[in-house]
Amino acid sequence: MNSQYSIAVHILTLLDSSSGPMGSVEIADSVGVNPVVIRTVTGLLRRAGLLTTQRGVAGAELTRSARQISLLDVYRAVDAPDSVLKVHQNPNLACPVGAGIQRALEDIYGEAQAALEAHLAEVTLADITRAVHQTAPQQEVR
Amino acid sequence: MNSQYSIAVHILTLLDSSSGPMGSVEIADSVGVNPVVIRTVTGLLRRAGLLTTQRGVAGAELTRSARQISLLDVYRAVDAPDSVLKVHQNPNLACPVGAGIQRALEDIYGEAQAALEAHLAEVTLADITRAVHQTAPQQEVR
DNA sequence: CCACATGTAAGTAAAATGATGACAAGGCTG
DNA sequence: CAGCCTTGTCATCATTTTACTTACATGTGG
Repeated sequence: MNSQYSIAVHILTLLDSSSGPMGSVEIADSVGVNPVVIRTVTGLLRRAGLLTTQRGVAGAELTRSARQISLLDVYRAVDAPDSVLKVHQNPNLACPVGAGIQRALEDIYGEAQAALEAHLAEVTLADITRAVHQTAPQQEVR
Repeated sequence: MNSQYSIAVHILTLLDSSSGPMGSVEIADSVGVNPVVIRTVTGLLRRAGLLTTQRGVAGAELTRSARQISLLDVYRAVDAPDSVLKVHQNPNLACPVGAGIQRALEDIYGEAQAALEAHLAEVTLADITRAVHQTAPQQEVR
């Protein structure tokens, strides 16, 4: 799943905007996907220590302030690729270029990925919540 | 096609390393894909002004020095996404968060993409060629 | 014990990706 | 000019990825 990341941010923003814990069905209604998808993503976020959920009891809750959760934390929590840029697979190793291109690309892609992640590290969930409620008229969820 | 970008860099590096023009079959042998794929990508690169090819006559050639071709030029030339991070599609507009999340994410993703592209802009094809031939023992292609 | 919530596996549909065959269009050479 | 080779492009097909959904085991609380 690739929009998992956006869904994860949506979920966390929702919890940050909410006055209390929210169940997967309720969250699913806002995100616009099946509750199973929500439970899958909250599972990843729970394992990353960003929120708590408990089997049998309704509701997910943030484990810490939205100011202390960066978008990079979220990126690392979900099944996001190590590098968004992909190296091609079958270069001819008998050719000098084919033999060296993968390593060269991996290096550059790694640097580019670091630049992208560095920006995500600068943005917090609180920034997102603010931006979201600035666009839409203020109104607490629930 | 998503590995198009890596294939494009491979092709250009090959031309930079070569002593003369190379045909699609020859290039395909180094890249490890069908010649049709090569011709598709060279078509994109030609339209972007990075190389020249001519129907009927074998061989592709760079239009300018490898030092004057950045990896961002290549990125823009191929069918690469405007943003590598994707926003989810069906948020509930009746929910405050659902209504504002897409715009908020687009803004952040745009900034992150800019950071990634800024790095690609700093790397030239000449840098790649150097790195490639540093890994593998020096040896001119052809 | 029963209603309800989460966690997770399994299955299916739809879309993206990759690979390849076919052929028209155009140049080159004998 | 005639045959041969090369590029440009379209169409098809297999594979993989993504998305969506059903089903059900596991656990909580009244």
